Amino acid sequence: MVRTRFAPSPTGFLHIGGARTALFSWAYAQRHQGQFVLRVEDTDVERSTPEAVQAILDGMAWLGLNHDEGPHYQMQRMDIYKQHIQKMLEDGSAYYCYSSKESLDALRASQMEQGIKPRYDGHWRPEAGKVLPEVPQGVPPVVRFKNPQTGTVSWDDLVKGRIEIANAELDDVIIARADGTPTYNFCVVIDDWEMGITQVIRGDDHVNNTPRQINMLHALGAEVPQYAHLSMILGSDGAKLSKRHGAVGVMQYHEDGYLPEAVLNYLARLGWSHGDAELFNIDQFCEWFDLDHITPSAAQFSTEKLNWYNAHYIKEKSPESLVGDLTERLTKLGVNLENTPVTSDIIALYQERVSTLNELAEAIAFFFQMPAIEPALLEKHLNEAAVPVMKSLYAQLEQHEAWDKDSLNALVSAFMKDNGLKIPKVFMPMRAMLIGIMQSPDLYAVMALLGKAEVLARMNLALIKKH
RNA sequence: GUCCCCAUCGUCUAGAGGCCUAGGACACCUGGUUUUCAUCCAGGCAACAGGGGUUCGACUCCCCUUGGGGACACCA
Repeated sequence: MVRTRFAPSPTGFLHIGGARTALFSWAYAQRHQGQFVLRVEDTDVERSTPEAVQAILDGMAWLGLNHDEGPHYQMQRMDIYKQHIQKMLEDGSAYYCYSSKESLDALRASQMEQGIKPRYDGHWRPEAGKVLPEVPQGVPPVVRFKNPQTGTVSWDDLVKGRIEIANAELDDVIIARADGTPTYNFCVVIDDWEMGITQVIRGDDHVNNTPRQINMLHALGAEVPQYAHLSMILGSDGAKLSKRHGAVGVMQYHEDGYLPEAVLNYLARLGWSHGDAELFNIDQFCEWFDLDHITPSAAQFSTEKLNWYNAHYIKEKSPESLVGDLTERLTKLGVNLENTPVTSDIIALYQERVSTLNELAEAIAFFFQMPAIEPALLEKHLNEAAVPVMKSLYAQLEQHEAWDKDSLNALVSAFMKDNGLKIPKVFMPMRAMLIGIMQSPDLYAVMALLGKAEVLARMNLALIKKH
């Protein structure tokens, strides 16, 4: 049974890289009829917050990445870790180290200065025939894993291929702090083992932790899972994404008017491919997904392409299904919808013209409230020549009973013909008066949806201002 | 500094020795459709980092160089 997991640490929101890791992990489980486990790695008490846990849960729920098991919280599994540490202490695969943090820092600094890789010097590491220093009084020790010193650790990474690292490169990692709490590298090992994880799909930044983890698994007599290390996502400028540089939570995409299906499709194509396929839904993705077609190199995030996906999925939506969302967004924009509700007809008129739902909300706002019209714009299009024409058209519209697109078309067309007017002479001033923007969908449809009273009122307002 | 990883159009990528005069997508440009804009349609621009090998043949395999990234915490 395939079991994958997503193991975020709740120190911030679920960012785009984390979301992709979760997506791939989740999809792998789906593809193989396996299970997807969610595990919250909250052992860093200083930085973990319940808000962050919630943000991660929200983000995953929004994307529809549902877990089959969990969330497990590492802080609630302390007893398990401590038992294992005790056992390792007893069988000699771990030992107490009394070196102070200060002396360790000093050691690291001097090693860096000498140009060698900083690592623990094995001061307290027990060895056959070695006499350990005298245990200092009142110093609570940390526990270190006794890593093998010779040979190499290797594994066949599912995305990067074979990776080998010499044990000589590894030092004895701390698995329990002085206060007795276990550290990340140890918890991961125990959890992946005890939770029966078969494929560990995680970020690139863990490649260097993998050999230590494999060594610990061996010491524990546990089976080693398969590993797949995903390369990271870079900002659109090629630089690393960080809090102060472009990294935002996935929920921010919701805020900004992106559809989860667009984010999902985009993320799926970032570093993974299925021939020339660009547009596919989540079910299709789960059917196709495999680890063989993941690019081992880092990928740059592109808002342009995300926008393209989003525009596509917005077009695909039924207008009805967008009514609720747009109502919320318009309300947030401060648009009063009490008198005129958002309708699917209005949405339909604009949904293929935007790339985000926020743009859609902004675009249709003029249906519900009088837009602010640039005086200069009105001046330009409702000029000396246009005023009498519009007054005359106003009179005709006032008499017009039917107020649908086709009859308006018939009326205005006849009006233009009778007066020998070219289309722009009528349309441009109308746009200026009604919406204050010179580009719009079919003007007759706009007029029909605006309603007779509103059209006349706006024309009137503009014409009065004129004189 | 040490170790690990990576390297095809501006960007995301296809490519598992001959199918490659290197394909698709985004962006960009041109044309068409359109009352305007957008959509849509048609077309175009644009890449195998460099140098050595291996081979009849290399984008594909090996080595080096260069460039980029990551890891080196009592963080995860």
